[in-house]
Amino acid sequence: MNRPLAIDRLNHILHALEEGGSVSVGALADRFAVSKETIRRDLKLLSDQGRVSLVHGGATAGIPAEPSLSRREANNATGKAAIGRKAASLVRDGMVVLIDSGSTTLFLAEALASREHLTVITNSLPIALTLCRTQGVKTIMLGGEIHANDEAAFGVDTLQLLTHYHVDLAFVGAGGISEDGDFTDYSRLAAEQRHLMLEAGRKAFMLADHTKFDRKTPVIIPPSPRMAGLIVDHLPEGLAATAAAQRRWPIILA
Amino acid sequence: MNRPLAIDRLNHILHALEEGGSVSVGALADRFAVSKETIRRDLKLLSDQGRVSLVHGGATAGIPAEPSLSRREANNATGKAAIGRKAASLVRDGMVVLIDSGSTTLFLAEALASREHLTVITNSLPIALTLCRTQGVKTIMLGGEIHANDEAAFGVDTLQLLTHYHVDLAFVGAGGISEDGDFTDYSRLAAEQRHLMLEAGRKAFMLADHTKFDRKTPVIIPPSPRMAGLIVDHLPEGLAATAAAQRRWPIILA
DNA sequence: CATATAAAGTCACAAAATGTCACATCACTC
DNA sequence: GAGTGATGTGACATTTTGTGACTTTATATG
Repeated sequence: MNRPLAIDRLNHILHALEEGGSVSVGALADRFAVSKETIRRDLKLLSDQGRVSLVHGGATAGIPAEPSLSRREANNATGKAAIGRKAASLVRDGMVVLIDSGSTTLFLAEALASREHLTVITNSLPIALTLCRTQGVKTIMLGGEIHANDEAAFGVDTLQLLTHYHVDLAFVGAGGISEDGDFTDYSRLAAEQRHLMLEAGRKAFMLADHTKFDRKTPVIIPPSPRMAGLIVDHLPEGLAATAAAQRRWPIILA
Repeated sequence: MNRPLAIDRLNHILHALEEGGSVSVGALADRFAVSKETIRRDLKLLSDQGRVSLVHGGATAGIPAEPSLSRREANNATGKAAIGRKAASLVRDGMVVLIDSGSTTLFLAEALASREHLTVITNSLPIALTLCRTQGVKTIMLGGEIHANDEAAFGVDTLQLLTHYHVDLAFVGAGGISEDGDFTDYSRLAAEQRHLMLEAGRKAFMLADHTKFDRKTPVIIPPSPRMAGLIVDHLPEGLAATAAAQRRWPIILA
């Protein structure tokens, strides 16, 4: 009998926590066909390393019941805020900008909230709500089916609306950056939508904090010649670094 | 049996309170498929930590009895809440409903937050955000230019998106009801959009609390044969009453 | 204003799920 | 074959949840 390696369990647990925010002992035991006691030992191990927090029935990422808007936002909030401020510094009065959904881009939106004479197009509900409460910022919401996880619109309607707009700057997120330097996403639809967002901008910037480096998500976002830079909080290392260096766009450190 | 993690409930409650302003015991119990007693224990726990304030029937964020921003700004919150509940009672599981922007309709959305198997189409950012956080409710946002006052989309894009959808029930607000019993609005665009909303429903209901009676706003919303009722908190008097009585649709008292 | 009534809250106890610990088992190494 | 480390098993403790009786609160009604 080939027993799955323990290291795979631990990796899966950490990955699942980044995505979902919490894992349960029972679900993991089923998933790996091991006893709950084994899963508890795994979680205990990760807990001793300070990488997860144990709760009754499972574990959560970070501090349990942190009063943050979303887990992803709580993850590396400092780095994401820095990226947001850096991206905002590229925006000048009178510009029309497109802002993708995501926790990093929400920081960008907040950094833009003090501006005047700006037009912002977004598919994110929180970003639209934040900016429409700002005087001087004209906000356009891209409609469509709302994905609960992202609190943002994705779908046929969104894609179609996107074709109606052309903007000065587009700021787009990604699910991950592969070893080859490709940007990747969780679904075909999201990847296509982000590609269209890149295409909609005279210049397009990708936003990615270091937790995205070397993370593999299944679908590649098709590259775009509009791409004008990748804004990060740390310089990527290893394969991603060399791959990125071969591309035409610069890496901008926030 | 694998129990869903309790910590996720607590997080969800805190999360919902940050934007929603309040949660109800019954709705939470339904959503997580646990007993009300369990939800009460959750709220008690959070209350002991000073993170929520208990009120009869649920909990609110921070200071007790302080309604959410949009609701606090709403005049006649009691009447509008009653209208919202009444409208919600017309909605059955599995239906597709269209909800207009507005303070009254926001109460309707909150009343629907405990439902399952529902599809909601709306042009309002707060309504979309509230409902997309509800499991079992599929939310579709009508995009377009955001009007800051309404925190909702209006415009060419919104009108065009509206033509793509057909719903079981449409719930529409109005700026006022004229002496002649016509529904009126503040702008030509809004009036046209609300007319299209009425047309999009197999049945359409107008929602209006008594502060709208005999209020004149400049543009008439073209009437629609889909119109199936006017939901109010008080029966209108005077001219509006007689005018309304001549129409085909009933007046529904919340 | 008092009363009726439905909804919500409280409490105590039982049931179910989870956690802990000691020990058995298995595969693998030396 | 003894040692080592990871895993499974079962008894028992602990935590969480459900249930029902009862009390309290909100709301409508006369």
